[in-house]
Amino acid sequence: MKNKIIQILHTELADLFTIDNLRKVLETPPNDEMGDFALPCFSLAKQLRKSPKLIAEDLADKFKEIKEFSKVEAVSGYLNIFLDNDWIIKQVLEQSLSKTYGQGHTSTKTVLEYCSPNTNKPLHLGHLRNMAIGESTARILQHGGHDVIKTCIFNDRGVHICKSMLSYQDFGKGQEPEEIAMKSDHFVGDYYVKFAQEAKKNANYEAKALEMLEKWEAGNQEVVALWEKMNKWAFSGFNETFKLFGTSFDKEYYESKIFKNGKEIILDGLEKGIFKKRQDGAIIADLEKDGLGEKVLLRSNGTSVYIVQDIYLAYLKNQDFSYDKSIYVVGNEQEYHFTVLKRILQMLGASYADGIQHLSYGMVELPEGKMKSREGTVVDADDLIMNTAQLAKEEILKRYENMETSEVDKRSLAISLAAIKYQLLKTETSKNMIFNPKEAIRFEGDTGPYLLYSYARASSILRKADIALNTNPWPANASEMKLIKKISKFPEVLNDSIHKLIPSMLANFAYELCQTFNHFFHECPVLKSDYTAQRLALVTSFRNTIGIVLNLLGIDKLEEM
RNA sequence: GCGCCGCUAGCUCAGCUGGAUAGAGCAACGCCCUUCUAAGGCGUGGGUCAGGGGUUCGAAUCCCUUGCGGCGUGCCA
Repeated sequence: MKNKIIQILHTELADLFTIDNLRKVLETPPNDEMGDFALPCFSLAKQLRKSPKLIAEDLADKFKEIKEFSKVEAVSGYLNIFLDNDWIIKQVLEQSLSKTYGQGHTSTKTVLEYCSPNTNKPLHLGHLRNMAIGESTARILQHGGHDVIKTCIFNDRGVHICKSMLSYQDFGKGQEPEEIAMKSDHFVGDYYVKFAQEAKKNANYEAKALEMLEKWEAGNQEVVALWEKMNKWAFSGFNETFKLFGTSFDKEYYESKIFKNGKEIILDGLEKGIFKKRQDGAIIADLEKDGLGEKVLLRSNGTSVYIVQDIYLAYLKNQDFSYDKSIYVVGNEQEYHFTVLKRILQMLGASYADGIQHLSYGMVELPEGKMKSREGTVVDADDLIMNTAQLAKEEILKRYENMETSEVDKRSLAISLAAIKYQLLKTETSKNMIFNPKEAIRFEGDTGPYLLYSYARASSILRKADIALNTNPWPANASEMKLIKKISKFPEVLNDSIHKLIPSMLANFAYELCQTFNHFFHECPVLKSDYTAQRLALVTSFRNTIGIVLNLLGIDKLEEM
């Protein structure tokens, strides 16, 4: 809708503004009494040698006769535009009743990497934020028209993996997770914790883990068999959590399969003079002029450091998918790493380097500070989901004493996930956030369940309606118009969210949309009204829009709650 | 040391490329269920937008500076 307004304005103002300029300056006034859109005229004052006040007044005259505008006002340097209600209603209902509302078109192919866990411990709260952002970003880009390939790199080898293996070997007594009915990745994780405890007492324990890594790299049968066994436990546990959480990957990469690759790329770069061999024999990328220092790529003993694997993986992904964009959902602590990665690929002249983008998100911290696995302050992903579901269950039983168990379970899980996902998504994506597990997850106010509840309320009305909806404009009141206008903002918000790659913007919009709906719900009876058919259209439009938004956030809807 | 990021109500956060009186939720207090779901709605109180300079017609937003906090700066991953 904003686009149409811009077009109308541009036909009269072509000598003052380009379309892009108008898009930039045209804003929404702080409240409805000031109009639907406002054009600040201050920037024109110098150019036209007139006061902003006079300019606004002149412009107001120009747009008097536009049929889409019901009123145009000059107020202290602003040109305030009031749209014709009937026109807005028609515009919005025309678009927002469709499943494709807000959908964009582009031929961009985008590879998205997220989650990427180590296989020595189960997924925790940090992974949950990563997955919430990753899954949601994938869906948002898809709705924007991107062809999205979701990928995950499993860090399934290395000293840290050997640590849990070593302590299992020493203390596990051959026990299997099934024997004690434990989720298998948790079982593995417990031995990782056990390792840390042991390493405190035993100074040689770290060295023993390194020894084991050497054996693994040499292909020692016993060690490899242990590695396979424990990784299988880790993966089987991860898969349960992925399923529970509602995420999946189109392509999985494994560090163990690629960690040796990439050396050729570096050596080739050395030959071409892109990289340098230092006095001590290490091969480095000189990034001094970018203010990034010297980055070692191959150690003096010829082995590669971690970033080489990422260089190779970027190359491999391009081989596999020949992408336009490659987005990495990784915490902000790795900003340096991804800046360096992109820069090095650019130095190598890789065609795919410019498409690389780090979606840097903020860390999840506890009120006491950072989560530390060694101190047992890590909030486990499965535990959090199930504990929150338990709380939701209690809330449900307060309301419906005799509900069938299967239905209670279904709803409580949906509510739990909505609560968790929304909480992790709503804070500005790049910002660190504090998560207080003791306060648990709330179900009231600015929360996921509030969104579900709003959707369910709309569904409930529509279930009870026995007449067809009518999309013809009607004399809509203030709360109806507010809702219609809020619905009309969805495409703009989605666009912003895509271009800035910030899913939190959409989460915040979801809340505002529901707030507006709940206000309408309270003010305007639908089924007992002179405009039932029209209000049904509005409720349908809301339900469809919030339905799309919830889906983009990765949140499953409930028809009843 | 150097670099990046953050600081908005008691708490958790919006406020997006500078715009009109700075907004929510939670917590506190008060009101609204014989009317479509009260996991809801309405209201009251609560602010030196960390401090100080500057740019501008206009600054929570941009620049400088101080303070506090976080992260990074490995031949770790």
